[in-house]
Amino acid sequence: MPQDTLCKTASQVKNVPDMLRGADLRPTRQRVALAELLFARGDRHLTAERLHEEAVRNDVRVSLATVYNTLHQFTEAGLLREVAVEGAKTYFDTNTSNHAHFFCESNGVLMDIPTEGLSVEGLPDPPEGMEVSRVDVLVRLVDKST
Amino acid sequence: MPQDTLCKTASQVKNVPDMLRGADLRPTRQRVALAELLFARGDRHLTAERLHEEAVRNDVRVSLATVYNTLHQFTEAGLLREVAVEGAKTYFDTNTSNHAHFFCESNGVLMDIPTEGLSVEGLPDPPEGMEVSRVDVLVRLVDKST
DNA sequence: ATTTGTGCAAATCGTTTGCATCTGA
DNA sequence: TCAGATGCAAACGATTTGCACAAAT
Repeated sequence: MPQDTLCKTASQVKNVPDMLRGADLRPTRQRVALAELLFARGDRHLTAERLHEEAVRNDVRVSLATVYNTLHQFTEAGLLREVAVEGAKTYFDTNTSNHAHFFCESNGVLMDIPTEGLSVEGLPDPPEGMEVSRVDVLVRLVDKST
Repeated sequence: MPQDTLCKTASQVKNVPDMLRGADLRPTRQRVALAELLFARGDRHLTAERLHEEAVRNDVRVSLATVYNTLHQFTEAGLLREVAVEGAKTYFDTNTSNHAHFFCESNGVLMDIPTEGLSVEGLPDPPEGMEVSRVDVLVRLVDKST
C-alpha cells in the first residue's frame, strides 16, 4: 500500500517532484514531465508508445526507452498499474485501486468500470502455499449487432 | 457455439480427423498430430512455443509457424480459447467453456478454477451500442510469505 | 565527485508473413 | 488436378539492453 509520500491524489499532484522523491526516484526533467502528463488529468489508460507520442507533442524531449523505463519504475513504486489485455501491448493505468475494466475489442479502448459494488463470488481457495495478489476482471465488449 | 461435429470431449477425441473435418480443416499430418497432443490429456494451457517443443520431442516434424497457424485456426473453430495474461506470450486453453483462471506469477503456470459457482456481481451496463462478449476473470497468485 | 538517469541504436522476444514447395481430397 | 497447407527465412511490432554521455545530489 502506498503511504502518504507516494500518494498521487488530485490535490497532491501539484508537487510532482515530492511524489517522485517519495518513491525514491530522482525528479529528473523527463520523469517530472511524464508524471505530469500521466497524472494531471483524471484516470488514464496508456501504452508506452502513446505516452511517448503525447510527450513529443508537448515538446517534452524524451526517448521511447526512457518512457518504458519510467513507466516500469512508476509501476514498481505503486503509482501505476499494468493491465493485461491481449497481444503485445501493455496498458498502464493511473488508477491503482482494485477495479475492473471494460475493453472495447473494436478500437482497443480500455475504460474503468464505474462501480464500487462489483464483486466476484464463489472463488475457491488458492492452492496450498499461495495467496491471491489480485483479481483481474476484464469485460470484453463488441459492437452491438442487433 | 460449436455443434456436435466440433465437439472434443474426452470420448470423441479418439477421432481427431473427424473433429478437424467438422471444423472445415483438412486433417493434415501436422494438424492431426498437434490436435492429439493438445486434446489427448485433460485441459491444458499452452503457449505456441511450448506446444512446438512438445511436438519436436514427440518426433512430430512441424514448424513453429505452422504451430501458430494451427493454434489460431483451432481457436477460430472454437476448439481452443486464448487467455490474455500479460506481456507478449499468448496462452491457449483447451477448455473453451466460460471459466476463470488462477495465474501463478512466480512460475507462469495457468490453471482452470475448479468451480462452477463463480459469478461476477454488480457489473454495470455496457456503454451504448456495445454488448458484452465475455467476462475474463484472472486470479493472480503469489507465494505465501507468512 | 559520485551516483543515477538518459538516449541511441542494436539486440531480443514472440509472432506474422511472403513465397516456393508439397500434399490431401 | 489443384486448392489448400507447410516450411523456411525474412519481416515485424513491442519491448529491453549495452554503453557512452549527461544530469542530479
